[in-house]
Amino acid sequence: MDTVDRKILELLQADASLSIAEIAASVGLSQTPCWKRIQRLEGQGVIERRVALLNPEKLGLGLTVFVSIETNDHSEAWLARFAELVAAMPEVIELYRMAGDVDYMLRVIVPDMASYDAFYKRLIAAIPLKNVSSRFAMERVKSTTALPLDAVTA
Amino acid sequence: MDTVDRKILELLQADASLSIAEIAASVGLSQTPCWKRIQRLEGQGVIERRVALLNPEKLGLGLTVFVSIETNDHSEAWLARFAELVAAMPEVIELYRMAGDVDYMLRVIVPDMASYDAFYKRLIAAIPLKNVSSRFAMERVKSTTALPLDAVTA
DNA sequence: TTTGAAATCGTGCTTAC
DNA sequence: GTAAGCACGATTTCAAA
Repeated sequence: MDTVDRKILELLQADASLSIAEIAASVGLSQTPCWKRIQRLEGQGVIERRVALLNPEKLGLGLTVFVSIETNDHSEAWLARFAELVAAMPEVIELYRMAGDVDYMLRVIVPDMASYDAFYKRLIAAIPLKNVSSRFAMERVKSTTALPLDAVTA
Repeated sequence: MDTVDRKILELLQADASLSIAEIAASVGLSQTPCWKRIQRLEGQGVIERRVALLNPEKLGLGLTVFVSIETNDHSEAWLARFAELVAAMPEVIELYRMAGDVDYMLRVIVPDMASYDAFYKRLIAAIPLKNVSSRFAMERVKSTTALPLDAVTA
């Protein structure tokens, strides 16, 4: 993992539809070694997948909610069940287990408040939760999937 | 935007490296009309871009932090400056303006606690903030970029 | 051992039906 | 909407540094 690798990753994070020729030219390599590096990065799992990003507003998915959850049950089994439950809920874009006073944090995307209410009811009916608190987003100011490779030394 | 469009988007959200032939077969269309639909969805901006998703752990980016911010200044000018500032900070993956007691919410990715501390100091030095509260993630349980198209009627 | 040039082969994209 | 053809880009092979 050197500077050239990082440059390649930087480019692919921004636009995965770039051709090998374009990437090779940008990083100052010819096609074959550039292609081999990309293959290696995919093989190593550094590049996990290539996906299409959709515009939520254009699809009528206007509401983003950050949900903080506290639980009484901190067992492995409870988490396993919670994880499985959430995996089956497509509205939940992200779920993190947290340090500190809040146990879990979810990011949820739904069309509107009515849909969120329905989601919320489904969630609290599905599994016992001690406390659930919702914060609603008014505006998406910045949003990216690009990781900060500047900070990376690996 | 019909069932076939949604099916196409569903597939591309999961894997943007799929060939037109594969997508066409999955949705029960031949290649040309399938290709035309994808072109239209891109032209409309429903498909915003195609990107590579990287594995943060393999890059040594192990720490995700949710940062809640309160400000005293609720002017347009303040937000414009804050937005510009944050746009230039690659550690900030997401920034939302919120309803309720918290004004802004950030998701930040850094290698470790020392890097977060450095980021935090840079942030509070750059712009006046009334209150900043950080919640640290211990484990990423679920994480996707796929929007819930089931909920969409548009 | 690693790089670059060229041939192959599978796609995307275009045209005609 | 289907089917056929052209053109381009991704792989592979092979020669050279």
